[in-house]
Amino acid sequence: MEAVLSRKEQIEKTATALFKMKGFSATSMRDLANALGIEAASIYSHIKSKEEILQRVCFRMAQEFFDALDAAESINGTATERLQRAITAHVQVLTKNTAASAVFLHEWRHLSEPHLAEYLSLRDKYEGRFRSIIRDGISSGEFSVPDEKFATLMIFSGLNWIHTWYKPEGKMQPEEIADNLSAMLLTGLNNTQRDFLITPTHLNTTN
Amino acid sequence: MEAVLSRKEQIEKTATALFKMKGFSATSMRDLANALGIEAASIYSHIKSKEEILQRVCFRMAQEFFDALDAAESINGTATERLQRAITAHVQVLTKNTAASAVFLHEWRHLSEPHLAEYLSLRDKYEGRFRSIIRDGISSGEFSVPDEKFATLMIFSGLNWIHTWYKPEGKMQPEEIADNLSAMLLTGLNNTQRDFLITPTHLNTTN
DNA sequence: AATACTTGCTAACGAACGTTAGGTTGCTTA
DNA sequence: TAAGCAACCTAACGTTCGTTAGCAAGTATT
Repeated sequence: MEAVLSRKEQIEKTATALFKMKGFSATSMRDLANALGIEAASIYSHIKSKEEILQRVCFRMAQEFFDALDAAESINGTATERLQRAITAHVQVLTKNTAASAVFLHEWRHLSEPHLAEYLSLRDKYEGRFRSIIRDGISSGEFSVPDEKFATLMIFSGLNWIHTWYKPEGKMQPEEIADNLSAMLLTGLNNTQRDFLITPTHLNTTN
Repeated sequence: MEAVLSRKEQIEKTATALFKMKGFSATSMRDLANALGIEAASIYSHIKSKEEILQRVCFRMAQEFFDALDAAESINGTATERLQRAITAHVQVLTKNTAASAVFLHEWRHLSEPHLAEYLSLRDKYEGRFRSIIRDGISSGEFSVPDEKFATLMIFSGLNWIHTWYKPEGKMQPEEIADNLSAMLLTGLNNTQRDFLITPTHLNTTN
């Protein structure tokens, strides 16, 4: 079950951890080399440049988020159900790759063109899919929000803050996080009436 | 009305904008000097080090957030009302200093000890004040959340995501943002019953 | 008129940066 | 057994980094 990592993958994994901890710019190739127990120059046997690592992490994570969203949206249902599944999918990806997610969310600005533009375009598309669900929910009368754009931003704020506090060894598991998040986004602090929410069991698309 | 900035303040303001745009580490003193139209060495007639700028920005913003929260909490009321006022106060500070807020929220990790520890301690205290309000709301029956800590994190996620999209020239004004944020946090996407919320007019503590 | 303060300059420091060139070792494959 | 390849090395490249030293001009204060 334990995946055997190629040297290149080991480098990426270690770099990702450092990028998360210190930031891309503040992480030197010598820092990375030191963490790997080799010399800085040796890294270039495996990668073309420092930025290539960042690119690979960012676009791999983008792919993962899209794949998870695709799977979540392949199941029809009410806007509420679809939003819950989308949230769960996002949280799953995020919590399964905490370091890579942090890099994806915070270090993308150090991408150079044309990768930066491509990244931003992907972000827009992804956000748009969520916005679509919100729009459907408003149309159907399930949701009632003062501003559709604002609602989407709120959802992403909640989703993308998770990595700042989530610890795999903590008591809160990904599924629980997703459920709480859905509950809070859909009903807020006040509402005790959450019976209309689908239960975690129904959310499982696979076993 | 237009405040006259000392040279030191001009440097800080310019540095803050650059730190937000490129990040602390990726901003060089020569970048900063160039933006100011002077030589890098000249900056040191006004400041002791690059990090001193970051320290001043971070701790000045911390002070502003605390002052605003103090004012908001000086008025008694239900937990709902107090939370709304605290949110409004936070949004006001955030939107009035977008660049400094971004630096405060994202670049603090480049502080060296002992400033880093002090910063984190202040953050904890600030978060604790919000958590207190949530706790009161749960006790009084106003709020019903699965997890108090989680609810606080949700609030801060919403609050601290604003700077990534807020534009002063945009159509959404700080007060409107605060109202929408309170509404979404308190009632979520679903609830149309928001009559229990105090209206913006009641939120004004000064004129 | 003398003093002090503000603001800026040129020149340069040692350190760290990302990266390249060229070579060596040891394992795997034909 | 030879060839190929993955992995890593030392040495060094040109550049940029934050910062210091020493000095000069302008402005405000005494």
